[in-house]
Amino acid sequence: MDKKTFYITTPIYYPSDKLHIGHCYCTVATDAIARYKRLRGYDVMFLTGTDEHGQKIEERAKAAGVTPQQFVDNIVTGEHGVLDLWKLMNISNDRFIRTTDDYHMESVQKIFRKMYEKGDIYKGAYKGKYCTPCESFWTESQLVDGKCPDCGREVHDAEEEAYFFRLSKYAKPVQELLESGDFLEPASRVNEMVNNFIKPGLEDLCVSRTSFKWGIPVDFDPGHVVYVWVDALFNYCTALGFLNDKYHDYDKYWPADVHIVGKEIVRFHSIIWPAMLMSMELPLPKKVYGHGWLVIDGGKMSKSKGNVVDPYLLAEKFGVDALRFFLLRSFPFGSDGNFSNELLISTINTDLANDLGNLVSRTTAMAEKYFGGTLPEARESDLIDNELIAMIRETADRYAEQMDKFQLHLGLEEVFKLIQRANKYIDETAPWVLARDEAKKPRLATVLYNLLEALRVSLTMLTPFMPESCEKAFAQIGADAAARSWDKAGEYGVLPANISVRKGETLFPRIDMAKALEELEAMHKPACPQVKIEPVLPDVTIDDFAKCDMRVCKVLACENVKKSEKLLKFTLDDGSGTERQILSGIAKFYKPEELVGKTVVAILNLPPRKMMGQMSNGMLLSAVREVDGKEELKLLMLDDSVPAGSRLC
RNA sequence: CGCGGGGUAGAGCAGCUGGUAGCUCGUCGGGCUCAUAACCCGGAGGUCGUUGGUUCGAAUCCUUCCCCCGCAACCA
Repeated sequence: MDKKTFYITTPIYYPSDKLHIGHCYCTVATDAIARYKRLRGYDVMFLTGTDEHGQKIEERAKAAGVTPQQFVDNIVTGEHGVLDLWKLMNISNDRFIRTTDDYHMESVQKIFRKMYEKGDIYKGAYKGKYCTPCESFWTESQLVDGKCPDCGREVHDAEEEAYFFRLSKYAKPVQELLESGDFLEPASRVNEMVNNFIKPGLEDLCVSRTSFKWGIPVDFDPGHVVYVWVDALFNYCTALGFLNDKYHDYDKYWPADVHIVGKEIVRFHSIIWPAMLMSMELPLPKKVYGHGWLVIDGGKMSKSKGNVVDPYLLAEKFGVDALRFFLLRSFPFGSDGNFSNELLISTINTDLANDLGNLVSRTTAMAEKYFGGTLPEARESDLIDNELIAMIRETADRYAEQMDKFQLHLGLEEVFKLIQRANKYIDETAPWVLARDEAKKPRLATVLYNLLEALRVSLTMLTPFMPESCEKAFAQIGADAAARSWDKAGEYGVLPANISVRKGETLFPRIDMAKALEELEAMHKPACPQVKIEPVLPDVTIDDFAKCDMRVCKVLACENVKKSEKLLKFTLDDGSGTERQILSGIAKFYKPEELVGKTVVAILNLPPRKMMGQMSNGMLLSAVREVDGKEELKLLMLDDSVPAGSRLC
């Protein structure tokens, strides 16, 4: 009989930058589930990969002076790239797909054509705001102060010929899919999707572009490239050989058992993806699971905040298994988790060093000390053993119940209840007292044997999370391959009575919190911050410059603009006798109250401009630069002795 | 009124199909000495964001308001 199959995927990540701890979290979680399913005897297909097309990568490649292919190759296959990271993190994916792989591109072209021939993809016009110098389309909401978010220049209305997918046609079946059963988990996401996107009405989806070239060409209409959706989402099928000859596992593994995704792309996977599969008349995945995010101090981590966490650094410092364990033990998988170095270290110390590592250590040490490493076969039981033995028998079931629901942290909690119980058992039985009396040797052997059994089943359940450390620990307690199987995880009395143990290296050394934090701090502070200097602009004449009327102004009042993250509203004395109102997007850098009374500089003769419903008559001058990828800004302020109205020249 | 999530001991969280508040860390005290200054036991510490209501009884249900975060823009 064939084994039951289990097909699980991570998202394919966008390699416009190096991956960070968040990508790691998602992939490690998926890996633990895949390993768990293999342990349970499933024939597992675990897929991950990279989504390598699109405008952003085209731009980043251009900025770096390389071709897009060279750019993504470097991030994916280069040193400390995606593949390196997964190798380091001990990710057991069976396959890795890149959307630039030939077979994938071939399949996508066929899929696109098929949907077109069916009438679910049609040619239309994509309307938006166009920035000519940047050659970029933007939506109204993407504009910053009504201007191009990239370069800050004016944009104009424009249309671009594009193909659209009839997403609206599938609104109803998709809603039914979401509202019935457990297709999307956690369930709280269902309301979000239905209320936010389906009920307001699904718009047809733009699935091709002509404004950039870095994508899969639409084979029947040169000039168009396939835009993200068809390209990226169908990776889950093409990687199995759907409409290509590279692989031949589609019939075996599709539909997927679960797509693990981050909460930000739940929408794509729970609405667009099923709709496209319905269009292709293919079976739908059984489940989409949206996990939470790792956040820092309650806010999300991002490049612009400069608070991204580097997985290489942590894995190197604390060990891969410890990092994997921490990520999955500390945070409920469905909700956001507050990442901190303190929590990382205290989790490692408490669970891995004090509880698990120390239990292995003290158990093997006693077996060596009292019996030379090999237990005698004589036994003597006691009532006090019963509770521990019951837990040895029952924990696997409880663990499996949680793991099957992808409640990884709760699965781990069950294991640690057993480990803590075992530590307590040592106190209750006081083996060092038994050891003093030769007649108590059978009793002592029983105690140590029970501890080894508790360790054996614990390690079996921990193996999906910490494969290498468990391997080492199994070796220390003398468990052979047969004793490590899932079948034996719910049984007591599996290890041979005359088991031999060998105390080995310390599995999880205790970490000095203060010292480690200090070292991390030092590593995070680059020696010299990378300041990005913008190139000097083309020459202007003195007359051009003289046209700008820049004046010294006094801040009379300053307040936040409601509903705006960026804007501050200034009431200024510009020396003319009438007050002048100027809005400035610097709320992230200054508090309104700290600016009142300051002497600033503004250019007065710009055309008035409306922002967030308020008029702005001019612009405050600031010194702006990018430091370590993060925007820094200082408002230009003069000595308060300079009177309002003074002209700058 | 855009949508969603959250506000519970010093910190991080659970409880939320209603019945005198739990877990981990920290803290204080005790025990033990096999072990990675680890392990085990006990104590202190909360009017469960705010207002009003339903009920014999609410952290748990309904209501008012406040605060935080996310999404709406392909950053897991």
